[in-house]
Amino acid sequence: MKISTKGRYGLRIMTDLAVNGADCCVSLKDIAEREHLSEKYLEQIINLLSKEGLVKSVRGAKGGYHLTRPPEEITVESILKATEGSLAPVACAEDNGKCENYCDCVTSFIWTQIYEATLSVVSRITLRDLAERSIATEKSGLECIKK
Amino acid sequence: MKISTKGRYGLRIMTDLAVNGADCCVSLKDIAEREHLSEKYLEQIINLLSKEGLVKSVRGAKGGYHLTRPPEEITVESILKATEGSLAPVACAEDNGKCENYCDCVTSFIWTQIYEATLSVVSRITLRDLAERSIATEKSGLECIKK
DNA sequence: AAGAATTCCTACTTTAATGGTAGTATATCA
DNA sequence: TGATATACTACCATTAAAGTAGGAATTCTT
Repeated sequence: MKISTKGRYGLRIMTDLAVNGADCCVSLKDIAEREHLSEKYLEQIINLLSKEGLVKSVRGAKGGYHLTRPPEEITVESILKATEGSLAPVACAEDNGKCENYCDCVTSFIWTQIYEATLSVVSRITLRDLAERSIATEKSGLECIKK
Repeated sequence: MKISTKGRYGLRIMTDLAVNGADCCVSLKDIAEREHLSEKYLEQIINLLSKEGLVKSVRGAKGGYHLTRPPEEITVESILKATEGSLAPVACAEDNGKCENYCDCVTSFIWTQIYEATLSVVSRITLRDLAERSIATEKSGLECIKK
């Protein structure tokens, strides 16, 4: 039941784009430096975001990435779905307990409820919320060791 | 964000004990046969449940395992915690956003909310609910391919 | 036209977790 | 004493996670 680095870094990439992407393009190099993450690894992750249409890439010098929509229209759900895959705790939870390959009939209602509870959290939070927090944290000068 | 077989099988073991453990001991062999799972693998899992005090073992012939408390006093939360470990989506979510090694400050509130939402689901459901469903499903003769 | 910056694409690597299997020792009942 | 169980330890195969590496293609700048 853990969120992987793809999901976590994905949120950081998107937040970075929301905060620093005012004038079009932000390069992965810049993001990697600011976030202290490997540029090459971020490349993989931003590809996932790109495939889902959450970011757009611009090739060549002065190129980079930018959001395709305003931050308030991008939910944490869509970012995590793009990077983590489904947030369902078991595969069949998405089909509301229906299952083809297997079925823990007795437990399916648990997974459905967890899934829905999770969705209700991440569908309410948008990238704008994260961007605002990011700016506020920066201003406060709060130290935060990132990994 | 997936529940592993340990958590899923753990629930099935416990449900089996709740349904079939009226007269003291149920052997792993019986559970493995009924649930179509490997006895040896279940051994590992039931050890986790045993360590947490959810089941008690009786060695030797006619031995086996039994619940230590009535099913209505055993939550799904305690079973999943014993078998899966923490249900927090990231390590720091348990400490309410406090972190020692790392901290995605901007996102910690997301993880906390997911964690709490998940807990509120699994803390409300007890083994009794599962046992009742199991008995009902059996009576209805519903076919369910288990894996 | 050249060179620098940048994404795009493919492949590889390392490490840890998952999902088991196997064998033997130990305890208990009949 | 023998059959039946759990207890304990070790091993193994497969997959996923996390990251690295190198070069091709594209575009801006000079």
